Amino acid sequence: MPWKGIKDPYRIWLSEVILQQTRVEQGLKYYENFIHNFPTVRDLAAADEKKVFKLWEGLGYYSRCKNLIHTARKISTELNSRFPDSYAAILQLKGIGPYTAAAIASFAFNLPHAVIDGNVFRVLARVFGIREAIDTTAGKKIITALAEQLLDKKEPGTYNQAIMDFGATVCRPANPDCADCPFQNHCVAFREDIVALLPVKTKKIAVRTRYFYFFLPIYRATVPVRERLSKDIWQHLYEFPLIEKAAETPAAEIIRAAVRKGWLRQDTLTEISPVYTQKLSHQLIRSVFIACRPAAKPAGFENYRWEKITALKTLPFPRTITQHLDNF
DNA sequence: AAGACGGGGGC
DNA sequence: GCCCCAGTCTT
Repeated sequence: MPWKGIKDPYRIWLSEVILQQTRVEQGLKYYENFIHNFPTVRDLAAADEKKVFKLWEGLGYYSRCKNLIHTARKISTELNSRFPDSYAAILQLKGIGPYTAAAIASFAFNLPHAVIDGNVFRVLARVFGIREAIDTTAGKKIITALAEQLLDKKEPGTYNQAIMDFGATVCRPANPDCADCPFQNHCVAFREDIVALLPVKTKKIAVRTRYFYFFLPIYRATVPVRERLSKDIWQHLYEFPLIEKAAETPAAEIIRAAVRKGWLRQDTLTEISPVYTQKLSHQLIRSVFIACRPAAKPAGFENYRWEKITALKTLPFPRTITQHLDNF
């Protein structure tokens, strides 16, 4: 990993934020791309917000991107581009929680703070045979206490890196490599043959299905777009005029609704795309794209701006939209 | 304490 | 189809 051994807190911060709830293989390209475009926190702070979101496009959890920009600007303007060098000060920054603060503090400043991430939860739950669910307050307290007690205070960065590497490569979520594990003789879960049962998690999320019908009226090689600003998924990404339904709805009915909005004339020829499904952790999005080529500019798009189709590639869109644009 | 928030990959 | 991922923020 390109950030390994790096001491630059900016690079550590950037890599850790990118890797929040994200696999290394997925985040790697984004990290390299960001460093290439923004070598320093000053460059990131000075960047156009749309450009930053475009680089983040497809990575998900877009509030990370918003907070990244916010914190870069704060460091650049209020802290003279110097990254805070205490755990408490780092933790104050937007988008940085206990995990990322401990990672930056230990990797960049050799401060004795234990990282507690998914790997650490899993490794400690197994080695110490913690049967308490780790997604409860009680379970988290047990793991946190263990992690802080086990931390090598002399080399916290090395220790933190090691336990996470160990969790990622040996003590994996599925099919852990217990046969070659150096902790085999010390692992409660291995001894009691409950490795596959740990860690215990209780909560499960309900997935709701949403039905999106996007309109792509193409007029003089432009289409209406707008930034998603409501408190919903894909905040700060762009979208086309959208009609959302609570259930699957025939295209004819959607088009009638669009006609009532002034989005198109009833006699306009339309092209209906197949259904694109996008599975989020908590929602299932089923999207249909309805394209048409109106003879005159439709009126009912007050909240949208007409963007050249060739310029769409500079705007950040949700995955499901970029997938359709790729086929379009 | 519980939800909201993306997207991809393994099995 | 379900689970997990180098989590954080809001309610």
